[in-house]
Amino acid sequence: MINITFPDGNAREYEAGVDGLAIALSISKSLSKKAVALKVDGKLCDLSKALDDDAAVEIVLRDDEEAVELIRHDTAHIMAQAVQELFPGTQVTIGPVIEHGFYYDFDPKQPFSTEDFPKIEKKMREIVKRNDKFVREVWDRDVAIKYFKDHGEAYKAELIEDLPGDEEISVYRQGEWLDLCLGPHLPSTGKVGTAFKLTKLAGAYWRGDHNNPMLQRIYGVAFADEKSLKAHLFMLEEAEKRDHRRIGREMDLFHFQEEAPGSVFWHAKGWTLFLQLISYMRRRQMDAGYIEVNSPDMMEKSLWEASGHWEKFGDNMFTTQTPDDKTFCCKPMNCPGHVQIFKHGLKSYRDLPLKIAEFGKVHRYEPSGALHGLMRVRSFTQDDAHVFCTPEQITEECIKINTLMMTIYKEFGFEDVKIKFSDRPEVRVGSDEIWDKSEAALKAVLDAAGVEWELNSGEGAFYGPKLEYVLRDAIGRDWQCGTTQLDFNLPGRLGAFYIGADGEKHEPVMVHRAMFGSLERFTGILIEQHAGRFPLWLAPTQIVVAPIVSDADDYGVALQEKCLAAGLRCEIDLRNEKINYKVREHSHAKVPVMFVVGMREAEEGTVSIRRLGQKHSKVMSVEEAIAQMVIDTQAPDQV
RNA sequence: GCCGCUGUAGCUCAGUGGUAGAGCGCGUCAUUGGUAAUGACGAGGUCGAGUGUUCAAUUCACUCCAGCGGCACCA
Repeated sequence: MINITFPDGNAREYEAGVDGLAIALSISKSLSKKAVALKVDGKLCDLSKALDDDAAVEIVLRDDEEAVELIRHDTAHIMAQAVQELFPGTQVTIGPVIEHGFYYDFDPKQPFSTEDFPKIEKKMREIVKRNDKFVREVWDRDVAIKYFKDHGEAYKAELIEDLPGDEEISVYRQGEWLDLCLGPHLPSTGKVGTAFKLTKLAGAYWRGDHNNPMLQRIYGVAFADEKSLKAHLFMLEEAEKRDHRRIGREMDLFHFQEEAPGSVFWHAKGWTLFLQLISYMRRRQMDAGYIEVNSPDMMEKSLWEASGHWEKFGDNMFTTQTPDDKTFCCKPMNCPGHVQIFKHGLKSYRDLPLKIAEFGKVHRYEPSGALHGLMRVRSFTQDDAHVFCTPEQITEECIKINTLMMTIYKEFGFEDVKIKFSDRPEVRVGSDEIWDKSEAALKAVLDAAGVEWELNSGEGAFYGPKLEYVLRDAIGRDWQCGTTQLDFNLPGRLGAFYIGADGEKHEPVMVHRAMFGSLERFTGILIEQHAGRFPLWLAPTQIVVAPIVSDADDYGVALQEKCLAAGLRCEIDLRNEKINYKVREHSHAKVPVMFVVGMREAEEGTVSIRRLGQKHSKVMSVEEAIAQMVIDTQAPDQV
């Protein structure tokens, strides 16, 4: 007999080997009907799992949160079966659960297209209707390999071959079809339901390696019920409305065109926003003791060879041939330039730490498939800086950077910041000894700052380990922005040194850091974060003056001039349109404040203030209104 | 770069083997209207680029370019 404990604290004795269904049935018949899985000592298992030892058991019902994962996993299997029934000869590979759904990678004889989706979905519904039981079987390793090889499933056979020798090989059968799988699953395909939808068709390399063949991946979403599926699809539509590419067009912020793929044409409104970010960061950096410089956009290839960039990234650099046959590279980074500035004139240890900042525009030939609006471009502006310091100063300087970074994100409303620590990559410069030292130094920073972090193994820069700051936006998406990178290599490679207290030459350590990261990307993130409804200090147009009748035009123009004189970004709408129309249009344009003026205001020297999203307006004297706006448009660091 | 899809007016999109259409926007005129659409008229397109098939290509085929969704990449 074994002792089973339930979540409510009660315990019962059962025969060893009892399965979940029997346990559920022993409690009540209705429970056994609703039960779809078990949680044994906190681990999800099939309802049919036989228990041989004492355990804490929880019966999982179909409506429980844990069941959704099973539904998604099952749906992946059902899709794979549907695909193989419809397209014989298609090989299956892997099909995991992901957020909101699942995907499955196939190697088809003929490529699928999204036009096949309705057919596949129909077949999936058929399979659900068949209500085949999911049956777990444990197979001998060699039998399994032979089976999959005999059935033309080379990928599956490869997967089994690569499993550790002592691992149990389990297979799940559903009707005529089966798949290598760890499980667990619901009791039968009928329990899965039909709240699923195939969403995307994509290419994906076998085992994520671009040297391997490319498979076809079908993504789908699945939920416990139709209502949740609909809610999810609605959420996607809402997210699409915040897409920075769409808002950029609607608000006339920027555009892209064929002749400059991956490079932004900033329009006046977008550039206004961009410049606000730079001014803000400039103030913050100056306060933190940085000096600002400007280094050449193009430098000779030899410099990039010396820095090591050419060897690692030469294929991704824009180069240009001069008439006298020299090769210049558009800078993909600012660091070599800053080292040249550091080297100019002898530096003493008393000059350190020296913090050199630049809003440098860098160019990188990113692969065409990587380009994505403002988020991934081929030329972008970094709020880049390099802190040249002694080894002893590293920890303190990095802690200061971390503090500054967090302050800035907070001021932009990002409270949820993740830090990733990336250690040495396979391809790198510098000795292991130096890497040991620099990784330890960065970890010390994390410890000293007392922040949480996660390891990003092997993802460091080729010259040093790094910290990456990942922001989570208003709709839960993650974006990598800031980065701090320790560099014990570049100063030496480029011959930078300082004179120490001992009168000898020493190599400085370099800390690379960017906080916005790419200004272009950060702008994109802000657009999506605010859905274009920027806080007043960032809004490209802060006020639109809208006269109601043309007799109030002169008053409106005078008002606009007063606003401009007060440093407010103010436009006036003198078109021959009704006030309803003007309000509607500027609301759509997401202008935060409208100053509505008619004859009443003109006579009384007042203005009717209408804030975006508010139904009611407020009447104030012109002086009062402008004074209030001047306060309201201050940047967070100026308040 | 790789896989799939897309490219028609400023924007959103319809359409056809016989050189194109809507709504919004834009312009003109009338209207002077008090907080999310006043009306009438009008202008606007080498149908992404090139090659081929055809009497005829925006439509069919191929190549290229760009974009979209992923994968890979991201100093």
